[in-house]
Amino acid sequence: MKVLQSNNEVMEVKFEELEGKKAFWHTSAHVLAQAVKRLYPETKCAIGPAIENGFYYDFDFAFPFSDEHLSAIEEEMKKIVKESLSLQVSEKSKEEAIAYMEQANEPYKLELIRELADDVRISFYKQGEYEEFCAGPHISNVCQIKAIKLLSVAGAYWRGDEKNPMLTRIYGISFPKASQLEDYLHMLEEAKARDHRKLGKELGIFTIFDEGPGLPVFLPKGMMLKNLLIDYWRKIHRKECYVEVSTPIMLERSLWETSGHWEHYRESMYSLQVEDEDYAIKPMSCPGGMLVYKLQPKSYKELPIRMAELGLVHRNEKSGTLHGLMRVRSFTQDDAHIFMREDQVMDEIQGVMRLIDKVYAKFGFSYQIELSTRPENSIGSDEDWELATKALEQAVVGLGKSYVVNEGDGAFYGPKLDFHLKDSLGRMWQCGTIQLDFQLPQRFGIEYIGADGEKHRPIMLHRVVFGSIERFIGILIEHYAGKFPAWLAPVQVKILPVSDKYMDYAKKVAEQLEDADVRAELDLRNEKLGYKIREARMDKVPYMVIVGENEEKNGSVSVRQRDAEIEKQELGEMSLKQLVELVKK
RNA sequence: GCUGGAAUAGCUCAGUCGGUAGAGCACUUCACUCGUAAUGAAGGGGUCGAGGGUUCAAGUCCCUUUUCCAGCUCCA
Repeated sequence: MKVLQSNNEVMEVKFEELEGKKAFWHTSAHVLAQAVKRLYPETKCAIGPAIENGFYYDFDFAFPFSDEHLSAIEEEMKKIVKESLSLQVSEKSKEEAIAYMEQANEPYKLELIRELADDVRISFYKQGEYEEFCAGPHISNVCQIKAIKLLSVAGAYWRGDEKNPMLTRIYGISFPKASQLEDYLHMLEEAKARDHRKLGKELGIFTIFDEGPGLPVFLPKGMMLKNLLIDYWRKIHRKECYVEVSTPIMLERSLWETSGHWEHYRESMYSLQVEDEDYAIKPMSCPGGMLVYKLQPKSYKELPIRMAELGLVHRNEKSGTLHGLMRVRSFTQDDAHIFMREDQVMDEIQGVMRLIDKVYAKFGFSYQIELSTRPENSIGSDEDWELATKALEQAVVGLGKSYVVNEGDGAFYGPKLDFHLKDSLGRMWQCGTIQLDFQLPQRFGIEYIGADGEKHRPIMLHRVVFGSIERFIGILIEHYAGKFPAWLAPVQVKILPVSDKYMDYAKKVAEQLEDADVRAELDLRNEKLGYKIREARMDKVPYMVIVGENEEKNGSVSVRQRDAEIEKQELGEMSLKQLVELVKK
């Protein structure tokens, strides 16, 4: 594939390479704009970059946009591709570029050009009658774009600012071969089939009532899953010497004033009145934790104190941001606050990192670490920020992990490390986080008595591993496509009698499994075996146990795996003891 | 919150030009007593998200509203 650079050089790049894709999709975006200008010349063009998967272009249409327009544009794009227009690059001075865009009546382009330095040479790419300023690179001829599909239309603010007008963003994807487009669309379908909202409903894990948008409801299977996760969480935290507390779901306004939340986040907090006093439902658990710390004077010998809390928090997220279990208004944070001396900071950060690593590895997740640094309106001294940021950085480097810096994205009270996991559509979700906090210890005046007999201020960190248990469950559903490993499966074994003649034996098996702490469910319905197997498979139960004449006679069970066809592992007949071992493996 | 789209039985969906609301699955009952992905028959089930309007007549057209979906913005 030939790629045209802004200096007019032509390079050979493969589509499969990142640079190749970028050029290819960027050119596709230009073709999109060209098609739009041909069909609707009065439309104003904003920007149109290549993205991770495909491209988009933002337009200001003079009319309400509909699906018919979308298919018309796609058709026009295909025509343009057939015209085999080659791309040419030229340069203009800033004045020339301004004059060009004024003449073309493109106010958004004009705004972008006006912000460039006065002496720059601006490169313009041209294909046929369509020309726009662009840093490039682009593919050398539009004929290479053999397969195009416009995927969706959405609103997007000009320059991402909600005060600006909203433009119409058209998303598309394109490939050099038709088969690649087919594969891609197929992959999208597959991803859709894993959507936790769909599976969560089908598997009876959770629902959200119309009466409570963003407030998830755990159904029996989901509650089992949640409790299993919590059991695991408690076990590993006890091992790491965490203690657990539980603070109230709502507390008086004065507390939130002390913590700073009333001032900073009142809009997003649910508040209510109790006997003429203002209360707020907690958006996070730390202030309660601070009060717990303060109950008794602390010695330096007691530190670090690792105080965990599974806190149910409520935040008034904007309606348009809600998304299944991933973004909700009510969720359980697997929170912990670590109070420590300065000399303990590195060990504690790394301890939490190891814990997070261990937990994510258990589920088979790969993750990305982001280091978020000081934001604009933050509090605290420069020295504190530098020290804390360095500490986080050194902790990551010390453990040999890589990270990306998220400049200015820290909390207003301190820098943080965020741990991101991918959902089935490749969208990244923040799960774990480690945040250093200078503000709360100071605001609440917490201290400890040092070896010198003097009062010292402890350093504090907030951390979560799952992040939000709700979100984590959402990601788990997509990650496993609903096929949870046996230890997490709400139902581990489904017992299927061949006919109701064997009900009594099936019940006996169920009792024995129950005694062995295996989560078993009995299908007592008067249906054929094939039918029951089909249902158990759709419920994604890891093991099916078939009992009939032979099994009853031998006191055994016949075991079938969830994916018997795929895994080609005939488990066959075995004793109950062997089954219990298999499930607990 | 913003832009665009959607809402019909428990679920998945059909419903043409405005003219008596449909299918499959699920559910109930009956028969069958079954060996590794759907046995057959019968039956029940709806204020077409809600409110208003136009019309002789509205699931269908218009307005308002709620919820959901895609994206944007936001995410302490």
